[in-house]
Amino acid sequence: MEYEEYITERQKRLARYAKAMGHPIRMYVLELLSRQSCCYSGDLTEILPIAKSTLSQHLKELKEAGLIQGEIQAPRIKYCLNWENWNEAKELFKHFMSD
Amino acid sequence: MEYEEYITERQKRLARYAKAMGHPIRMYVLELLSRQSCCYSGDLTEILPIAKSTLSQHLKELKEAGLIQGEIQAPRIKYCLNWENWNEAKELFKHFMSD
DNA sequence: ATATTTGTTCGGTAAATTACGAATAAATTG
DNA sequence: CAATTTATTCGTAATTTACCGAACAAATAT
Repeated sequence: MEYEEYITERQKRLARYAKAMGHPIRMYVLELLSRQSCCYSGDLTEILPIAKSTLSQHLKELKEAGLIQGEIQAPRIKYCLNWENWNEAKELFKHFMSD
Repeated sequence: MEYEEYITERQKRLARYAKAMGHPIRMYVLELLSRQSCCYSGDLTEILPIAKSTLSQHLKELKEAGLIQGEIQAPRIKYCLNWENWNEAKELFKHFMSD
């Protein structure tokens, strides 16, 4: 799965971010965080009709893609956007879709 | 997999488009098409180090997501962006990421 | 010290994705 | 009509994703 010479780093990063956004639940979470700056996963399990373990997996995906981050505020975890990467993603998408 | 009441139609559409963009090969194709308006899959198989059947599958995904369309120009097929949906996607992403 | 709260990780299953080569389809060229 | 060109579809295998409930970990509250 190495297209090193054909596909740019930009394209790979865009694909990575897009993949992370490619699920309704994850879009929901991202949109929430972009509006209200942070939330606890408990807030989400109360709203969304999925098992908490499933939500945890989705949050993990978003974390691994770099789009969100969790700050421990025991016994809970406060989730926020990772602004650095979020802004990079914004920039990449903006540029990509502005042609 | 029905989150009807929690997740907006916008979010679902965004997720659908994002999912289609979530692979380096597909990003490459989209970027190419957004630059040069159209191409033949033969052009792509010459460049990209993947089997033509694999490419065909990726093109099918993009088609099913509504992002591209193919016009038969026998014996080849000319691929272009589906501008209507492409513009919708642009609009959705722009709005989503502008918060 | 024990119970409670909050979330992650584990184990498992079903479905989707990615990839390839071979077979097929459809039109054109010789 | 046969051979060639072009791209899709089929058959198959490996990997990843999505989902759940149960078990676990970590801190707080009783």
